Amino acid sequence: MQFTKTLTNWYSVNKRDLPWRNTNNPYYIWLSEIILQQTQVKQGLPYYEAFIAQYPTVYELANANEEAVLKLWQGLGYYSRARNLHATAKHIAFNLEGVFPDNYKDLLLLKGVGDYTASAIASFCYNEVAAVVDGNVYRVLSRFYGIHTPINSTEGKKVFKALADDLIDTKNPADYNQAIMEFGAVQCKPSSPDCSVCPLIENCMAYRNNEIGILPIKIKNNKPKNKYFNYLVYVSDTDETILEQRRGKGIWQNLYQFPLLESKKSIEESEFMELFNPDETVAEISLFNEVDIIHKLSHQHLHTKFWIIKTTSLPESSMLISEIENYAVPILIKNFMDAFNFQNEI
DNA sequence: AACTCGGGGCC
DNA sequence: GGCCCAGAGTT
Repeated sequence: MQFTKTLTNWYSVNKRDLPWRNTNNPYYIWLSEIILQQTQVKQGLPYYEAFIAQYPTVYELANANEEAVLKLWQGLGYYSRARNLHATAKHIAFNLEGVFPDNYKDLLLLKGVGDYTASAIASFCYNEVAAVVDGNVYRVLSRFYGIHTPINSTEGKKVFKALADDLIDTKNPADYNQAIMEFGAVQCKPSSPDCSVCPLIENCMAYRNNEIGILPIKIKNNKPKNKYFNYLVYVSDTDETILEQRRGKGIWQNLYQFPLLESKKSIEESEFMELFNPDETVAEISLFNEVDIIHKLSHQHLHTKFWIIKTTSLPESSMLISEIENYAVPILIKNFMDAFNFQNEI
C-alpha cells in the first residue's frame, strides 16, 4: 500500500535517534512505553535515563521499594504508572522468572499495559503484527483519510484500530508502527504542520478539504473543578515538620504532602484560624503566599495556600526538615519547598 | 460511556 | 485560556 510505503520511507530518513530505538530488550522497551504514555519524548527522556541507571534490569526494579520508585518518578505525573510499573516488575521477576510475555495477548494482562503498550512491545520486541494506535496515529489517520468520527468515542476507537490493523506492514510491523508515530510527532503535528514538505500531501483528505485545523475531532471533556487547599507547614523549635502520605483513591496516591485542610472557598486568616483551631503549642501563624497558587491538573484546579505554623513541639510522626527532600511529593509541594527557605525559619 | 489520573509545552 | 502529549484503569 502506498500510504504505508511512503511512511516507512519517510521514517528511514527522518527518524530521531532515541535510546529505546537501539534495543530489543523488552525491559527497556516496556519501561520507555510506560514513561511515554501521555508524555512527550522531551519530558520523558531524562526519566528513562534515570530509571535504567538506577534499575538496569527488571530485578533491581522489582527489589526496590515503592517509595523509591515514586521518588524517581516524581514530577512526571500520572503516578499510577509508577505504582503499576513496580507491581509488574515484581510479577515478572518473581512469578515469571524474569521473562517478559512475548505476545500481545499475554502482554495485555500486565498491570499498566493496555492496547497501545501491548501492541508496541509485541511489535518492537517480537515483530508481532499488532498495530499501535496512539495520539499520533489518530491524528495522521483522521487527517489523511478525512475521518470525522471522534477519536475518543467508542466507535472512533474501533474504526481507527481496524484501519491501523489494515494498514500495518505485515512484513515489518515494528518499522511501520515507529514510522506512523514518528510522522505524527515530527511532521503531522497537532498545530500548524508544515504541509508543504509533507510526502503524503497529494492524497491527504484533510489538506484537500482544508480540514487540517479541525481534524482529529475529539469530544470535549468537562471543565476542571475548583478545589481549595490549605497546607499546614509546621516549623518546630527542633527543626522538624510533618509530611503525611496520601492514601485512598484520589490524586497523588502514596505521595507525601504537608497536612492538608480543604475549604470550600479561598479563606483568609480569621477563617483559617476557625478551621485550624490551634492549640497552645502553636506560637505563630503566617501565610506564605498572599495570592493563591493555582495548580492546574486535567480535571481539577487546586487553589492553594501554604500556612507557616511555628510550634514548640510536634507529635511522633514529625520528621527533620533536612530529611523531607527524600520523600516523593507532588510538584506543587516540591515547588513550595524550593521557594520557601526553611533555613531562615529555623 | 463517562470519569479520573499530572505536568509541561504550545499557541 | 484551551489543547495536546508514544493511555490505562475504574465506575
